[in-house]
Amino acid sequence: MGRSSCCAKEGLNRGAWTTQEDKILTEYIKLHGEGKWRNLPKRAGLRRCGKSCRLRWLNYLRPDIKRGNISPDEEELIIRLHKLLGNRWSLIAGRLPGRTDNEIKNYWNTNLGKKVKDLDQQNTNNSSPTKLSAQPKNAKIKQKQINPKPNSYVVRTKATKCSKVLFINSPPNSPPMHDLQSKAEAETTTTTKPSMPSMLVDGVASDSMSNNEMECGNGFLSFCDEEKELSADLLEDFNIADDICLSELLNSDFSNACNFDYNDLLSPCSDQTQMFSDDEILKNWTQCNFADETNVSKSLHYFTSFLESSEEVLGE
DNA sequence: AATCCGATCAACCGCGTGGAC
DNA sequence: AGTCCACGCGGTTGATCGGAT
Repeated sequence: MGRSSCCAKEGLNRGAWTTQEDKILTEYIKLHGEGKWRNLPKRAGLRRCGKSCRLRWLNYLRPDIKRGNISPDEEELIIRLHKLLGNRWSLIAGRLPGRTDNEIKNYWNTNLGKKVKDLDQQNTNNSSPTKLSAQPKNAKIKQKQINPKPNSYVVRTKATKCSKVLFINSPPNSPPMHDLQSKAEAETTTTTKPSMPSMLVDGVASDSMSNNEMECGNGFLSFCDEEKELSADLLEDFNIADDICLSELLNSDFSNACNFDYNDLLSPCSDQTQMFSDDEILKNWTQCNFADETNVSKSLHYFTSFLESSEEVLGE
């Protein structure tokens, strides 16, 4: 069986979109919403492939798109996330408000990739890394800013499709987390994420704390309702158990990092964290299991340590 | 002024995944 | 279980622009 083409290519417009086409697409989506991309062009009266319409909307026409002017903060965040996630542009984009995967991918390929490569080169040649926020010789940060929306919300693209997520609220005297996980694994008809680590289950609702808090080191991570919702959302971001360790933290909006006090997390074992290299920390992060809260706490330390240690490199 | 060339980024393309039938 | 469909992802392409010669 051959894969059918997404649409008949004859008679379709290709290449750059005209303002008229943009207007038609925007109006149509305003009226009918996103989705059903294959049929959209016909119904909207566009001579475009459905894929093309989707891409045009997601990467250009959406009202919450922020364009150009990638800030040094965003740049550093992209570098960090890329270090953790690799070329998973949609995941990275999901952590940057108003940025698209395409934009970040392009920005990486034209600016950051070279910059990071140069930095690595310098690090191997001598031990005096340059400041990452310095602009590369050829970097031409375009000043155009179409539709700047400083308060735009995080665009959360999905890495995988997942229509059903089991979200367990632990009852009083709930069994150990690994039991819950086993149960979840058994109930594959109700969840598409059977390997969901128990930290997420316990992190949302635990006896010893309010539903909006998760123990972490000597403090608590607070979750507002929206963040709890995002915790569910993050399950869609990663489909392997290892990734979920990261996703819990990555799901927080790093652009608003001021809302997240890393010092609270680091204080209990700040000495210990200096014992790990970036690779070790990341390895621990990706290999840890979350059978109990101790590991949850540890994992947070690993991750924050990783960020901190990266910060040291970046800041020098 | 004309041409070349590298940088940028919107758009395209192929493929993987999950759901429906 | 197999097939088809819709969607989303990441890699690549190509049009355009601007600086250098």
